[in-house]
Amino acid sequence: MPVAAAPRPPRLDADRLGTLCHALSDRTRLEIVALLRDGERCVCDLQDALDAAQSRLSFHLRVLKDAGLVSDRRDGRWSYYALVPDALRELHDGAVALQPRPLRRRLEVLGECCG
Amino acid sequence: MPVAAAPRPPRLDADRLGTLCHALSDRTRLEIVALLRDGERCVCDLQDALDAAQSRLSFHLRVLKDAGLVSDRRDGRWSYYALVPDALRELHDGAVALQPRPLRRRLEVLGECCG
DNA sequence: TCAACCGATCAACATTTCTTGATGAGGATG
DNA sequence: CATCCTCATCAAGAAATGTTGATCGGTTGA
Repeated sequence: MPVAAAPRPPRLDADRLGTLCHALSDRTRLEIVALLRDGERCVCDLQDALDAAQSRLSFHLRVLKDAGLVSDRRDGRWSYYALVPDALRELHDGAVALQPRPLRRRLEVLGECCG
Repeated sequence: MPVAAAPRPPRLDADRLGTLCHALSDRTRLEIVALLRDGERCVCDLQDALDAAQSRLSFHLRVLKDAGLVSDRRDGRWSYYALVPDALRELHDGAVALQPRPLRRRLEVLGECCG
């Protein structure tokens, strides 16, 4: 069985990065992600924090979820949303891949040792 | 006069990152950026590479330019577009800032020494 | 000067995206 | 059971976005 660490993902997946960027292209969704950096939150918490109507939040959470950026978990009558670390890693890798050639090398080397 | 290196940009500018992500949320624009990683290109080169109508390309180049991601330079009848490294740096910083807390620390430390 | 070329811009249209308010499902609580 | 709470989903409308084809300005070369 393979034992070595999985290799880094391929250079640039435009479709995937496009999906991620689209999900993050909205102010409200970006704020949701920012809030979730500290850990999972239920919808009503987000509602308070963002002062947003419930159906509006639900809409944006769905976009984030469809993009794979967040996951949800039901507990009783609450839904808890949390970031999906792998997706944010993909975003970071994408950002590195988009750098102009000379810059890219430096960031890649960094990522390999401790990303 | 200040001599020390400029400090890193603030934690997270949602508006700015939203603008960048929006500009990169389209497949065509992502491909344009990918092509420009190797250096500047005139519109007709991009047109050939992407097999896209001229006005369509012009539209997307404008979005990228408005977002500050590319710059243009006229030379005779050609317009050359190029990436704006600072903007891509902003994108990278934004991607770091969006990471969940535990991951973020690691990437930040990396970026400080050699970004 | 004339014709060819490069590229920006415009109008029109189709599509997508976002917001709002209403409805309903499912779990808690009395 | 009756009620309240949390949340997803839906329909409708408004707004933003992307595509196409046409036009036009500026540049080059015959």
